[in-house]
Formats: sequence, C-alpha cells, structure tokens
Amino acid sequence: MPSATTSSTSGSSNAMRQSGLLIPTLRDEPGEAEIVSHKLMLRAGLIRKVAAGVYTYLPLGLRVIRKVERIIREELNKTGAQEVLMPIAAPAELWQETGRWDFYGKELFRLKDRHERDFCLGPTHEEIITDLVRREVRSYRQLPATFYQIQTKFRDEIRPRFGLMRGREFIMKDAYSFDADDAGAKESYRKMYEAYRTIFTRCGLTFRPVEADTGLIGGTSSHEFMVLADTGEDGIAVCDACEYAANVEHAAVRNATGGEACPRCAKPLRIVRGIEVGHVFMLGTKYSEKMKAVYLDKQGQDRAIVMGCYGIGVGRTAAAAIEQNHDAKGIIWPAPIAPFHVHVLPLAGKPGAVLDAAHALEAELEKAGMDVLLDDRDERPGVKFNDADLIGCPYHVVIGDKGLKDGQIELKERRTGAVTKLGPADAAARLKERLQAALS
RNA sequence: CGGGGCGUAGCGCAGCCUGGUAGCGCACCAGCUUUGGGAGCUGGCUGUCGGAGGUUCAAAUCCUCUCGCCCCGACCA
Repeated sequence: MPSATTSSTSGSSNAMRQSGLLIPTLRDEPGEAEIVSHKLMLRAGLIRKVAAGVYTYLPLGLRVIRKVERIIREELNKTGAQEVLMPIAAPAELWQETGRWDFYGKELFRLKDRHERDFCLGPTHEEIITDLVRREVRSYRQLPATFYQIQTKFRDEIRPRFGLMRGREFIMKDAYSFDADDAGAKESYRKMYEAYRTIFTRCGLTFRPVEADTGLIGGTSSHEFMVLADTGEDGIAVCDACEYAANVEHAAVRNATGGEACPRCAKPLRIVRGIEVGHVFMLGTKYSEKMKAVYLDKQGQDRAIVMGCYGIGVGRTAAAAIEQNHDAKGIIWPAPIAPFHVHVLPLAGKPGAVLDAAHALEAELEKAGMDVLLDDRDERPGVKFNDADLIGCPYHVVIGDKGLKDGQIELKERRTGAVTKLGPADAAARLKERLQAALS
C-alpha cells in the first residue's frame, strides 16, 4: 500500500497555492449537466467542455486523472505487465486485416492523410499490438507477455453523455496479454482480474465484477467491473445468495427482471444499476489467427498466440468515484485519488499572523510528503469554506485569528465534518497518521 | 438516425406568444466599509440575442434554411 511520502504527482513541490491555479468553481449548476458527477466536475473546476463528449482537464481534474493512472501503473507493473505507448492514428490496412474496418461502424473515427490514405483514430488497439507482437515474437520462450498503455482514445459515440462518463475522446488504460496456450491465457486473465480488484479497491470504489458479453471486441468470455451507482447506464443482475452477478445484456440473464431465479443457485436475483469502469476479455485466437500472430512451440510447430485484452476507463473511474462519494455541498474524494490530501484554509488573505501560520504549516505538511493546496486567496471565509467543500479534499485545516490566539488550528474531515482542534506543531504529525490510514 | 427541448453578457436566466432597437441575479473592475459558512454601499465594464437568408418603416421577437448543445430511444470495451 502506498505511503503518504510517495504521493507527489507533479512538479518539484507537492504544495500548491490556489492563487496560482486555475480552479474556476461555479456557484450555479451548469445547465448542460444532468448527473451529479458531471455537475460537480464542472462546478469544482475539474473539467470544461470543448465539444460534445470532448473535454479539457483543468489542473485539479488532471491531478485526479494522474492519481488514478498511478494506481493503475503500480498494480499492473506488479503483475509483470510492460508499459508501452502506441499511436493514436492507425492505418486502415491493419483494421482491414481483422475485418473491423467494416464491422466497427461509424464509431470508428476515420480520416485521410494528404496522400488520401485511410487512417482511423484508435478506439482500442488489438490490431496495433498484435501487429507488433507478430513481428517481434517468434518463440514460446518469449511468452507469456502482457503489454499495456494509458492513452487517449477516440470513439465517435452515437450519443456522448454525462461528461467524462461517456466521451468521444477519453483516457483509457488498455492491456493485452499473449500466451502460448489456453491455460496460460487463463492465468494471465486471472492476474489481470485480481489486479483490477486491487485497483478499484484502492480508488475507494464499491464495485462488483459481473459476467458480460463480448461485443465488438469478440472473444470467448469477459467480466465487467461495475461500480454500483443509481446513475449507471448498465443494469446488473446480482444474486445476494451466491455472489453471482451479470450484466442484464448478458445471454445467461438477458432481460432478467428482479426476482427471477439465479442461473447458478436459483435464488431470486436483484437488479441494480452499475457504471462499467473496467472490462476484461479472453480473446482466444480471434486476432492472432486473422493477423497470423504465431510462435514456434517446443516441437518447432507454428501455433497461434492466445490473447486477452483488458480496459479501464480512467476518467470514468474518477466520475464513478464522485457518484459514490459526494454530498449536498460537493465532492468527497477518497484519499488515494484526491487532487490534494489537505486543503489549508487561512481565514485571511492579507499578510499577517494567520497567513504566516498557514505558510509554515504548508511547508511542514509538504515535508511530511502530503499533497497540499493552500487557499491563499483574499476571499471571505464563507467563500473559502464553500469552495473547499465543493472541491472535496479529504482533510481541511482551518487557520483563523481567534483560534490562533489560543494556539489552535482546526482539522476538519470532509466526509464526516468532524473537527479536531490542534496545536499547529501537532498538525502535521496527526494529519500524516490519519492520511496513512486513509491511503491504505 | 427517430422523438423532445434549448441556444440572449463569463455563469444562471427573463424578454419572444402580442415586432418598436436588450434586461435581472451572480461573477468581473474601482473605491470605501467589512472579514469564522457564498458581505454591504457607491460607481463602472461586458452582448455580432448561435449563423445565413427572408417579411417589415422597424426583427431577440414572425417565416425559411442551417449549425451547435442537452435529454429519451436505438447503439456501445
């Protein structure tokens, strides 16, 4: 589990001044947003829309994205997966080899270069990675191997919606496993499945892996990782008796309604809503056969590589976290993916004892390895409190005139609102304790 | 792509039905007073009314076309 001391995400300093950051919070609810995560991402100044389903990540939003990415990297690296970065633009020929140039339909963003050659913007990268592997892998000795990337994807969705929940351009982690046989592929799948459990747990999400259909990707079996939330676009049938869970689109429970018999234990199913944040597929040899990705086995025989592929929607994971963690005042970030761990609120904007104390504390927290946001703006207390609640860092430290005279500052936990009065000298140590608990 | 809705100041909206040359709140700028939960007063700035064409003496308002955005559906790692 991570310690607070390894948590810096950008720059040489992990403390930042609010006066120097673009954090355009909104008092009013934007008319364009329907669901709470989208509203709060706009209101807290995380994102701004550029076109339908296309967004700019502002400093705060980008920090959250980077934190999710870091958790993904840490867990995938532990499994032995290797990070690569593939191109966004891919030539039509590779897609024609698998037939998906035609099958994928309008969702595939197509374009021509200056020589009128066809390209597409990658919605997923089976073709590209399989092309790489068939060129570089010859022998069973080079298997198994899993590659992943974290990259911007393009899908010209019929209807983008709900902010980062369903964009046309979005950040995705996609991974591809290559094995010599089915047993190996199964093991690669299992490792990735377990890594996903850890990743979403670390992101502070309540989720459920469910059986799912394989869609355009194809393959032999798949599981979706569903974050349970009423605003989810998918229905899932869950059995409380035996842990069975499946997307209602899945053949085994297609169009199931609540109360129907669980296919595994025959107890009644319950239908809930879910947000698909991750999806793992056993692909078999669908792509390797079409693209002739083969290796030589011990007997010197050509054999098709057995593949798996694995996706995580990075922005969607952040949005799902907000769906599950908010209140009437704003976001309540799980500590591991919060843009900052601590929001320091000096109730003064002009130079003086309060601001001095805030700067001193900022330096100390930073030294202790925490990500600190200091609200050094010359704003009224109410404005700072409301913005801080909206932005939703897990801990707020309030430094005011009155408390300071008695040698006290206040530590507030965003989620519970619980306030602890502390001497400034104790604050860093106490916060570090609490954060370490919250981060593990 | 079918159905519905909306485009007026940075944000949220009124004005449109019944044409007369654009308004409210917040934000922003200046000054003074304020300072522990979105301050008060005074003064100020801000608009190709999404775009094009048409009707009319006159169009944000009526008509036609068009673009964008949102919601429902179909669709979907």
